[in-house]
Amino acid sequence: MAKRRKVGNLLGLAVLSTVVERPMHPYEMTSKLRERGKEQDLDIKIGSLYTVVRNLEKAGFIDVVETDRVGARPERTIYQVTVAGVAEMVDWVRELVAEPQPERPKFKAGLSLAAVLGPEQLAELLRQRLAALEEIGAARRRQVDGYAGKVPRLFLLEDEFESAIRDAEAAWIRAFLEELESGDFPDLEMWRAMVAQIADRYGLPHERGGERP
Amino acid sequence: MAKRRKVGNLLGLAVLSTVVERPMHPYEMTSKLRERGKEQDLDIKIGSLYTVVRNLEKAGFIDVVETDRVGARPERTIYQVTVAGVAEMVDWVRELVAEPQPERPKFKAGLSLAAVLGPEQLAELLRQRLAALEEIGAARRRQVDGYAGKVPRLFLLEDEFESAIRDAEAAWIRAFLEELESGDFPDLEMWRAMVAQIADRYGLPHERGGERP
DNA sequence: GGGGTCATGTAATAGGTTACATGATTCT
DNA sequence: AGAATCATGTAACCTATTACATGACCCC
Repeated sequence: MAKRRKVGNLLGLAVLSTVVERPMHPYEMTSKLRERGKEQDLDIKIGSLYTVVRNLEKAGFIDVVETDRVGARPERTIYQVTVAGVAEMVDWVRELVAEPQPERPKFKAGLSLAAVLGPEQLAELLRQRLAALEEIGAARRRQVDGYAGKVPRLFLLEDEFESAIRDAEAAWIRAFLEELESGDFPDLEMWRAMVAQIADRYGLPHERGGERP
Repeated sequence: MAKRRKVGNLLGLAVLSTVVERPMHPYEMTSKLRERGKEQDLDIKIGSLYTVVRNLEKAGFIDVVETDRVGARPERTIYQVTVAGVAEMVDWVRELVAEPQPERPKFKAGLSLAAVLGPEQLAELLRQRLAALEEIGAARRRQVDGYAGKVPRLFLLEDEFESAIRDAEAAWIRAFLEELESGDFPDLEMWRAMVAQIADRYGLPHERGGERP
């Protein structure tokens, strides 16, 4: 079970990971995270950053080294990570890696209610999803190729993993589509009857394909 | 892009899916959802249900048919789905199925910061995760075997999908572990040096394996 | 001179979960 | 007799995001 942490927001972990390199001010943390594409992995809302930083300080995971000011710009507060902060970071990452968490992807929710769509409509939507997945995959590959050689693989593990999962999802959809399209899927009649009943009761059109309203 | 809905909580969708069968009162919705294992797919907090039901009513997706009372028990309000409610439900499911959403599994976050753990420690934690995944998979299989034959496959799609993804995750981890253990993974020296530097700077023990504190 | 980006922070809001409050009925 | 489950609902709370507010500096 994931333990309750003094600072629960994953953005807090991201902050710790930047400041462990060397002390820096909040804005620089954002830039570092953005530059490394972490704003996509975790998702960074700049507005939240200052709140999270304050929370980390309150929890004793970071503290103020100094404040400096360049010209008449706003004063910048430089934070460094504390020993407790490093320990928290390591412990947190260990937990994230070692303990599978029950994830609830939206797609799973969709599938669990897919029965309300007829088989033909579902098939059409799955084809759309497949196309979208392939596009996302291609875009990601282009991006990764961009920093191939420059960034060590060590820092691209999440991408490798995500691609593997995306491929598995696509493969599952393809296999399922084949079943649907060939008519091998069981209980198709029962399924169609169910959908038709709902459609009748609420005066909806009986859809054959996946036409959008 | 996922559209903003009047009732955004997925529990709202679950409620619509029960009430589309026939009118019922909130407590019965919970039982139905639980009985079908939907409390795990989506995750139901009974406390939230009454709020969500009220929101659905305010949005015009369900309305009150009647209230009845058995003995001196609390009065039960029976809700039915409206035509707008059915339309909303179908539209929502369509979206969930057709549009891939950027998901942020915890494991991905862990991987994206895994560099702060050394290769040996990471390997050990991944072995732990693998074991946990296998156990979860086995438990799920036992459960699904339980209602094999009784429940049509149509209502087990989420499980099939989830299993496929879990297997893919396990496969990826195994492949990565092999690389780590055989020493084929690139930049191992750089990696170890990085970790050692942090350990030195903050007076942490240099870990070789994945020993827990 | 104007747009971008550097740089910080607060207050309001939204969203959902938890805790609390209540009590009847049914099963063991 | 006591536990479990039926059955509802409200209020407090927590947490995170958004909107707002401010202004300097730099490049074209």
